[in-house]
Amino acid sequence: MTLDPSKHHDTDGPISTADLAAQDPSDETRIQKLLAEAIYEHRVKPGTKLPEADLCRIYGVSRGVIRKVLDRLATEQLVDLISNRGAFVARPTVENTRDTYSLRRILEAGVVRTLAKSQRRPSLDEVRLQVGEEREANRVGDTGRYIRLAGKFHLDLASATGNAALEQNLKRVVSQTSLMVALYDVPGINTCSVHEHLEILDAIEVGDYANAERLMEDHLIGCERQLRLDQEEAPSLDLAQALLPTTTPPTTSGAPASAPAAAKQRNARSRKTVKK
Amino acid sequence: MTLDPSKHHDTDGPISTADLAAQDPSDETRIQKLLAEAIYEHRVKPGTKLPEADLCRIYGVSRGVIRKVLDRLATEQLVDLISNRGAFVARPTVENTRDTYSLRRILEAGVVRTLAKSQRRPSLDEVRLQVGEEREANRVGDTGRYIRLAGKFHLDLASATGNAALEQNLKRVVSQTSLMVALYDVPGINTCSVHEHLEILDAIEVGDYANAERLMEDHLIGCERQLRLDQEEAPSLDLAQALLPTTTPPTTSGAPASAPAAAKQRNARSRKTVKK
DNA sequence: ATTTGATATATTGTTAACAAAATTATTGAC
DNA sequence: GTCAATAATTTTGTTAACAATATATCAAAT
Repeated sequence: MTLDPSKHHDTDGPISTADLAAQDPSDETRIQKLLAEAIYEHRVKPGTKLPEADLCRIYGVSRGVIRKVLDRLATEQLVDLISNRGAFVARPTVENTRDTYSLRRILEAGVVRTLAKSQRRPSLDEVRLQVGEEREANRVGDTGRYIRLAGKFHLDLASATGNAALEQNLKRVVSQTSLMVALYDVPGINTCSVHEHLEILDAIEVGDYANAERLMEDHLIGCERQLRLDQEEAPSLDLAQALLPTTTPPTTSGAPASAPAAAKQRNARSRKTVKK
Repeated sequence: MTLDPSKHHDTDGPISTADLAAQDPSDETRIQKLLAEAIYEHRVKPGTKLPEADLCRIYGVSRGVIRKVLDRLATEQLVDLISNRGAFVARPTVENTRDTYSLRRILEAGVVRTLAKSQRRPSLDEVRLQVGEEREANRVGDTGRYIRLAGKFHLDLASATGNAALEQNLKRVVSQTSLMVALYDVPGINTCSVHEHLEILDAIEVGDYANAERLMEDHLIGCERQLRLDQEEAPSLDLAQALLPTTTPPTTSGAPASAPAAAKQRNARSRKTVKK
């Protein structure tokens, strides 16, 4: 249940933060990873309820660890945690999606610039091979594999910088954008064109980092453009928002909740119960 | 205990992620904030143990919420969580510190560039006033207030971009670097020179973003330079590491992939006792 | 048929007790 | 006195029961 005591550490005294990062084949970490992957690889749709009991059965662990995992995924914004109602696969707003893509561009531009500054040129042969697999997965239609590889390309570049903090942060953001793709993409279009990955790789290996940075930004802008973020936030803007005096403009700032018309009436019903 | 039921939500159906951000005057969130502040404002030294029972008494809540808070702060890397030993104020490694500063430069350069792109120029008068307070706090020697204001300057700029995701990420990184200052700074020197904040502000308000970006980077490099990251890792590098044959170089580089588990402590000390 | 109120069920949130591990204290030997 | 072994205490980790809330079911009325 807890940590694996099989490997000695043999150190003592104050422990540095880095020691902690490497560890943890713990249940919680393992399940967190599994569930996170299921979410950003589009195996569960945004909005899907994730009942504790089900997860307990599926992963064969107690409610305690499921609970902790859900809490962590909520801070990663892969899960929406609603009081007394439970956990749901997150449904990021359009605004949040735009912001996150913008953040991602900043981080990935930073990756390229960091690579430019670093002395030793990292070997990117492995990465190049993986881009091949990526194309294949995309062609065959293996969505999960494709998403994983497409994401891995960006993370491998981050890894090549040798900056673990940068890599970790980008990983979170890539997970988030992967989820956003599930929410907002147009079924027909292929995301993250593989060819652009190759161009970026070429520019880096040639040492033309300025161009690589530009290509990377364009690539990410292209990815974002493939989503339909212009249409209205959600099919269902709820009544209260429409009927109440607008304290704040009801537009973007509020980031109104979206909702498939289905579960709509709940509130009106249960809350309204007043007299006998 | 849970969420504050005083505010109606009045929305319905699947709830978007953004809805969650606004809420939560919950115990957990409140205490997480308090404890995080205590850490990055240097009111508790890195390495300090944080026993659950004490925190329960201090904040007047049950172990459950303290436990959740500690887990969250651990993912923020403000706390080191060691199996069966408890929670400690984190002691980031030198390598992690360098990486985090590098990440911070990337993010803050991104902030300036985002401001450059944005149409409406944000009013930074408030920020300018706060820089005054900042100088005052620094002069008087109110460390907590100074750290808070110095951090706030950077976060206010991020806030001015209107990109919440960017702001949130930078906030985490600023907290981390604040903790790192507590670990590695030289007592005498003033961190984060106030004057440089003013220069950055000037450049932005004049619209000279290229210069602002350069000033920002220099400023952050300067902050990092004030730390003593060249000296050995820690006053307390434990004996085992020093005496045992070095499988991996014992210096900073060891950080990656390193120690499998924190839980290992056990072995060296208590288990040394061998046969009867 | 749809809506409303009332009841029953199921799910989440919290607490408290217990188990496991580490820390501290004590004792005894040299 | 120092060191080591053992016992006692404290602290953390986990489970299980209970309380609070939301969801689903069903009957009655319009």
